[in-house]
Amino acid sequence: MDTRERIVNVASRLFYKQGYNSTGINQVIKEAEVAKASLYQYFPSKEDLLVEYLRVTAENTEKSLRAFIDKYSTPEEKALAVFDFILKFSKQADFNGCNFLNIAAEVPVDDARVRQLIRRQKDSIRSLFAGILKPAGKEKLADELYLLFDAALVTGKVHEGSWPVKTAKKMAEKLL
Amino acid sequence: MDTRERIVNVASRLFYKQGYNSTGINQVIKEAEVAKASLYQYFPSKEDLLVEYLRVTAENTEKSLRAFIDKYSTPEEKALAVFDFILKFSKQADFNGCNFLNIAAEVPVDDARVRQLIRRQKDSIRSLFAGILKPAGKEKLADELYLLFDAALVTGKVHEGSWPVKTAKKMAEKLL
Amino acid sequence: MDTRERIVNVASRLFYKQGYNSTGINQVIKEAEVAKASLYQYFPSKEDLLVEYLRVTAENTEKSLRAFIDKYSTPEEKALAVFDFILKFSKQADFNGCNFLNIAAEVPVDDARVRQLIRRQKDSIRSLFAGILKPAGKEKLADELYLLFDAALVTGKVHEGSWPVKTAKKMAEKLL
Amino acid sequence: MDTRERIVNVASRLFYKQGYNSTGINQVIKEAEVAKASLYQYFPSKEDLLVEYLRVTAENTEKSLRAFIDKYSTPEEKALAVFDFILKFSKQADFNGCNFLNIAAEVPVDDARVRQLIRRQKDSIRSLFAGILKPAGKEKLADELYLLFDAALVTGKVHEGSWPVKTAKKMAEKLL
DNA sequence: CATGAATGAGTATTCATTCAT
DNA sequence: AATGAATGAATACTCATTCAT
Repeated sequence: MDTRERIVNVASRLFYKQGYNSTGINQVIKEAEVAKASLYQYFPSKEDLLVEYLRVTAENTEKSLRAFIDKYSTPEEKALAVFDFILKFSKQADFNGCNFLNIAAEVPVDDARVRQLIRRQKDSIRSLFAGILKPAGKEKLADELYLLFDAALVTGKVHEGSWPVKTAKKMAEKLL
Repeated sequence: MDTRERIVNVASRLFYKQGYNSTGINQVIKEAEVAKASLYQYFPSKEDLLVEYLRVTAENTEKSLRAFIDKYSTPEEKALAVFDFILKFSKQADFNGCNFLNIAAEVPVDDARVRQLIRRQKDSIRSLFAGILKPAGKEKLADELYLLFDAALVTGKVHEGSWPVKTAKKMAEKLL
Repeated sequence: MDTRERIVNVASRLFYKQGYNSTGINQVIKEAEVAKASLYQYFPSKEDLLVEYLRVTAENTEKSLRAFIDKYSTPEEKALAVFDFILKFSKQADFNGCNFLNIAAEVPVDDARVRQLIRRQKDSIRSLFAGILKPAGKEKLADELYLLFDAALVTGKVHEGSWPVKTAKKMAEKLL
Repeated sequence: MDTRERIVNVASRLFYKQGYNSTGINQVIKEAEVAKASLYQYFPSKEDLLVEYLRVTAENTEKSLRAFIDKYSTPEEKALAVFDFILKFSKQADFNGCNFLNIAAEVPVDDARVRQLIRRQKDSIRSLFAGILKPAGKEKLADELYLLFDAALVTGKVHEGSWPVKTAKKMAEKLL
């Protein structure tokens, strides 16, 4: 694996696990086994590295999620599969809520670049639901399901066990 | 207003507005017009100040929220009023999402003291809903409404306008 | 001697001896035996320390110079004494030219604050000459003597021995 | 223009404009559109590049200066023409004082190689004046005119307008 | 009970230089 | 002869915390 990739992987893991502000450049370079100046060759500032983390994570999330729901056939099944996806995700040992909402809590309100990336990822989830539900003529439910999506991630982080995600799924079933 | 109170007020405002990690002790003592050693007399560490912020905010939130819903009579009206409360809150210029979920994104996963306080506040909201809905025999909806509560705060922070909060309220109406 | 004074003294010595850019904050705090944060408490940035160096040096230079020439009585003697002052200064082991012109060569052209301080010190020398020569009705020579002043310092730095300063004094004698 | 030449040209411009220490190798290679290793092939260290800058600049300055004064016939006219040369130079938008004295303010006192180059250039100016004045039997004035030369450059840098250069010329006229 | 000077470990970032290709 | 990725040491600066008064 090449240098740049190693940096992004390590930073992604640490930003998610510990938060952006609590992760120092020194820890990133140490765990990525990379010289400090090498990191700065690829990412002129820590924020640039954050932006890449958000970009890559959004991309990967969308890809995995689409792959996951593609296994289902009806719109309703697909929509519910999204919550199974979250359930699986939330059961992982390193689950720590939503990558994007966590960052949103850390960056200043006036950081336009980062906040736009976050909003964009969220909008892609709304679009995903809308795309799924269109064939069934239930597009209007997209925003509601998206709210449950955020709730599952965020509330699932705070409480022990999987009940928030499961409850969100149950609510989604009612809606559909 | 006395010293300790001034510290807590200023810290609360800054922790919510800028985040915990982005708020330095120096800024707190400067804006509170307090000597550094005075702050450390009341709060031996920055985390102790954070804990007090969470405690006071939980208390004040619960108080205001209860006062707000007390103006309504039926359980259903009271439950929906919670979302009007969020709507009002979210329209304030300095709205920045949920005080507690924001902190949850900033502190290490293994910070038991802080995470417990956050969970406790969230549980108090679940109980509030449960208490409201009990007379109507709809206690089972408490967790669902609480999920919508979190969603309204968190999703309302990321997007422009009030549609997330309004959508959450609409979903609550359906449930009831 | 108190902390702040120690910082300024050490910084002054090093800025003059090694130059501003070649002197690191770390060297200053080490030689001043002061903690890094202490330095930054007194001087929020390295440039602020530079500004203080220029201020203090201008003040001290003016004071010593005035004290030195006060020992002479006629305007002509006083004016020439300025060059004896430089001669004495230039013979010191650590002589490294003009404190102010050295800095002028190091700071960006657009650093208004620093450049103004430098110009101001130079103007105070012009005024000094003007004040000395006024009683003799030779004020018009002030700028010419000031040019020789700068030349003595700057050319005296580049060459071995004291001939530049002595030549400057000889030229001053001719003018008077 | 070949690689080496491009490097020297860019470095010369930047060293003069921004100073030696404030000019990074990266800026040089970027503006010269040259690979980093190429620069280090021609100049094993940054100081080597500095040395070449001083060498080339000394050469070019002497050439232009001689060409400029050759247009005049008498020793006195030639000597004064030197100050017209400075006047022209000082009126250029990018005038920033004396190339050599600026560097002298930036390099450590014990950098023998660089300081010798600087002194050598200054001596070449003294020789130039001596050569000019010899036919008129005024060689003894060479050092005095050279002092005015340095003063014109250095004082002309600090103050607004051209008065220092003009005053230096006027003083030269008196001497001759 | 209050003060503010002092601290040491930490931050993000930049430097001139080297090396494998 | 030319490349550009990689390096380690240094840079200016900030942090939460302590201590003598």
